[in-house]
Amino acid sequence: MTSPPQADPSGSAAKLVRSIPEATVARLAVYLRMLGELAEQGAETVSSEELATATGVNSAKLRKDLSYIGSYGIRGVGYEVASLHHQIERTLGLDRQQAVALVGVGNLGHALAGYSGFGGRGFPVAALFDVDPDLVGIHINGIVVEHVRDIPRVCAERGVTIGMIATPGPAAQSVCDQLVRAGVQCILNFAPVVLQVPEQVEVRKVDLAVELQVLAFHVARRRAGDASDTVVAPSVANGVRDGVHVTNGSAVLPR
Amino acid sequence: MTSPPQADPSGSAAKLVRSIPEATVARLAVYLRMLGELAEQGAETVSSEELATATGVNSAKLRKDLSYIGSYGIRGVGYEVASLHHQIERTLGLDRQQAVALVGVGNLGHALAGYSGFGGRGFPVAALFDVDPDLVGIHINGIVVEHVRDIPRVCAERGVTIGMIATPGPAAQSVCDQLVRAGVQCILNFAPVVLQVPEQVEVRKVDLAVELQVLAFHVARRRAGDASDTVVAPSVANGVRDGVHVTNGSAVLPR
DNA sequence: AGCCGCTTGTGAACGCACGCACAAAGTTGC
DNA sequence: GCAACTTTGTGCGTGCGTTCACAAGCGGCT
Repeated sequence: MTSPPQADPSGSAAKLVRSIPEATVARLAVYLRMLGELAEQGAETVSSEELATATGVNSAKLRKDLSYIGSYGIRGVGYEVASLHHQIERTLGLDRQQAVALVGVGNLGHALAGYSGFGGRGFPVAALFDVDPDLVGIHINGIVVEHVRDIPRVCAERGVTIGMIATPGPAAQSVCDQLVRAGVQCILNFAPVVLQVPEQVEVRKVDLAVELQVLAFHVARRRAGDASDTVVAPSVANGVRDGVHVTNGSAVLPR
Repeated sequence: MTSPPQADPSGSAAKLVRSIPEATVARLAVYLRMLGELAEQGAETVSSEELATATGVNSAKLRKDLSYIGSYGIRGVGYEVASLHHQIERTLGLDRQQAVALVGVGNLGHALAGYSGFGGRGFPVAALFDVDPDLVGIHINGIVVEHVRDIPRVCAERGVTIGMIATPGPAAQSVCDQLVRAGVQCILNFAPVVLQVPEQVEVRKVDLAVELQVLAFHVARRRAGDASDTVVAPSVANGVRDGVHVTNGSAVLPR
């Protein structure tokens, strides 16, 4: 906000990180990916307009988002792709690798373990856990599945900072407690339960069933208001752009 | 938008559905699940306070959410579990099954196809598609994988209303176009791209890499502001409740 | 060097959503 | 039947997030 003008010192992105809205952080990640693609295509600079269109946001919003991390644009020109990429990376803390532990190697967990989108983006899956004796011991993508009871030891050994929970609902809370005890700071929860964690631990929830149910609602609404003008409140997340309707996702959830 | 008041024509949940905030819709799905569990446990009624605590929201917010779908509570008592469950189900359009088509049976897609959370909640996966000749023809959970080129025909035959895209990024847009042509009304997109769709089609995006990057940001912030007072803006989605810190998920995305 | 056009960065207004707090309404006990 | 208690439903204030619109700044052209 009222950040005093300053050249970046050295190490961490400390001062700059003050007070970035959560919604902005999420979008920064999207910009980052697009910047990576642009860099591959050999682009030197992008204007806010171009980057905004490519990522599906309003250009003013994009500029405001970027303003939270500093003034790295050149007026009359745009943003230097490589430089901006680097700045966002630094802000999001992606300049160092974050080891991820995944608990629950069932259906979804197995897929997540093999998902290349993680390791390729600075989140190597460093540990896998399950309780099923048939699963403990097998290898997935070169990583052996350990028993849940070893979470504290293994996580400590491998410097895990982020946990992902892909267990059935009933097991999630106890697994979560284990992860917290192991010093994990952030948890991505795929289980359909509300996790109780100490204040300093961040939980983020992805609920696939909820996503579908929200879509089902829209189908129903459409059917109901078929020939009528009954319309749901547009809400912040919707919008029409270039004749293109893109309701953004929001895995959303309570609280 | 400015929909004139109107009595519901036939059976559908038309007038109740007028103008429910998107955020509320997502939470209704969460309430619904908890109500299901409560019903299994034999509960007859719940108070807003109980249901709110169980789902991790503020009780006032919960009551306001429920007020959007009507007044089904009993003052001094609470809500009748079965009745409320039914009302929410109706509002979300879950009283009829929605056939889902899944395109992309790779890592993630395969898991989604086998995910019991869908079929069990009124979203039977009715069709699977891929372009890989090695995958076309195989069976997953009793469903044969068809070629992407047959999307229009198969979707029409099986009455698919919702599409899920779990392909690599580059393939997503063309697959999306196919689904739209097949009459799919809503799309859940797991591919890391912004889809362009006609206005009447709803897109919801789930981006796992973004989720992790948001978490990484929180780890970095924590490390940076270790002994300082550097704090991120709490944002609407965070909160402390009973000494429990639960930042909600938000698969979020642009727009 | 000076002007022109383009793009950034941001002040200000708007709108949604959240949460408080209370009135309305129903229930239980006497 | 009345009083006290419980719980819903909601009007209102507040804060965050989005959007508009414009001044400030930079590069290129003459």
